[in-house]
Amino acid sequence: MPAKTDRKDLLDIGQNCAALRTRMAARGVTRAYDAALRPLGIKITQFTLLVTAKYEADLSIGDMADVLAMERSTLTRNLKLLADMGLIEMRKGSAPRTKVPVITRKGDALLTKAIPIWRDAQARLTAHMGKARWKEARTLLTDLSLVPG
Amino acid sequence: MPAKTDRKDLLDIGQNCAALRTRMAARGVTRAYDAALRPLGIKITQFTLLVTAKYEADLSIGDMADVLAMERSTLTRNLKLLADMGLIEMRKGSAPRTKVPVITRKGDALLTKAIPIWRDAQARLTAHMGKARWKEARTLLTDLSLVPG
DNA sequence: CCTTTAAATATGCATATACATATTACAAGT
DNA sequence: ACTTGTAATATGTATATGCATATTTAAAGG
Repeated sequence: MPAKTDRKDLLDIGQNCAALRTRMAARGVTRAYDAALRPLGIKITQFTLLVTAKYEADLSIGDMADVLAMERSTLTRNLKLLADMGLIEMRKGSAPRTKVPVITRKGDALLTKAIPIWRDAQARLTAHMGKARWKEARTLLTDLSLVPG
Repeated sequence: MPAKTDRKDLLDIGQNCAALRTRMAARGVTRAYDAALRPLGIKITQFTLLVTAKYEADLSIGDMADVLAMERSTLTRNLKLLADMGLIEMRKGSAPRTKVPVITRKGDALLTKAIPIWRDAQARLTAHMGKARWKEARTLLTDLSLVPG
């Protein structure tokens, strides 16, 4: 008989699809952190880019994209927004042809204000999950981000 | 002394930020499923909407948005794309003012082709994670999607 | 030095996402 | 029936994301 769509399949997908479940989690978590940061005028994605730029010196766009499991072109545009806001500056990297985001004084000042807010949001999340379960989730999320494509 | 940004904080954020980690996972997993479905011309997000529409009859946009932990306005637009492709039809729901997505014959035919592809992608992911760990991840992801905002 | 080539980044196009606000559609009250 | 209020959906604006392709930049080879 032909492979017609079965209700059991549909239920299986709705309950178990890794992409659906992971994206649902990302939506929920992102909304929580974005709401917390809204008074500062940045989103959690931008916050993490600022943090990465400040933590790692001479990290090119391409290498940063690898670290963040993000497409280079996506990162290029996201960094451009931060540059337009004056929070980072794009400089030439030491490796040939590379560009490197460098946090500005304005970006640094914003980061100083943002970190306590991030800490609160993160604390609320770990309280919601339970510390041990969040730790386990962290490990599993890392594995999920490395799924072969 | 003033609360200057500390390298320890930056490291903490890069390694533990739930939003960063969850979004990284969503990016990686989404890329894998999108790549698998590309020959059919749909993305994993659209696939899950088709499945939901087929599984639940008379589910309004608003209720569907709740089920998927998605903003109503986001869902409205995503459904419009599917309607433009002829994969669903928007009909009046039984509840006042509601609209309900209904899968078309064309959408159903596509779904029949897409389900085996989904199954393969899902199998590759569970193989990568390990069955038991994926099961645990599933539970934790559900909790993450319900984090209070 | 000049040309070629390859690596790195940028751009065109498209979907996904969310908040704020506008519109629409219907129920309830008069 | 008419008006009004409210619930549901749609729209304006903005960021995030990725693939395919174009552009740029500098190393390598002549």
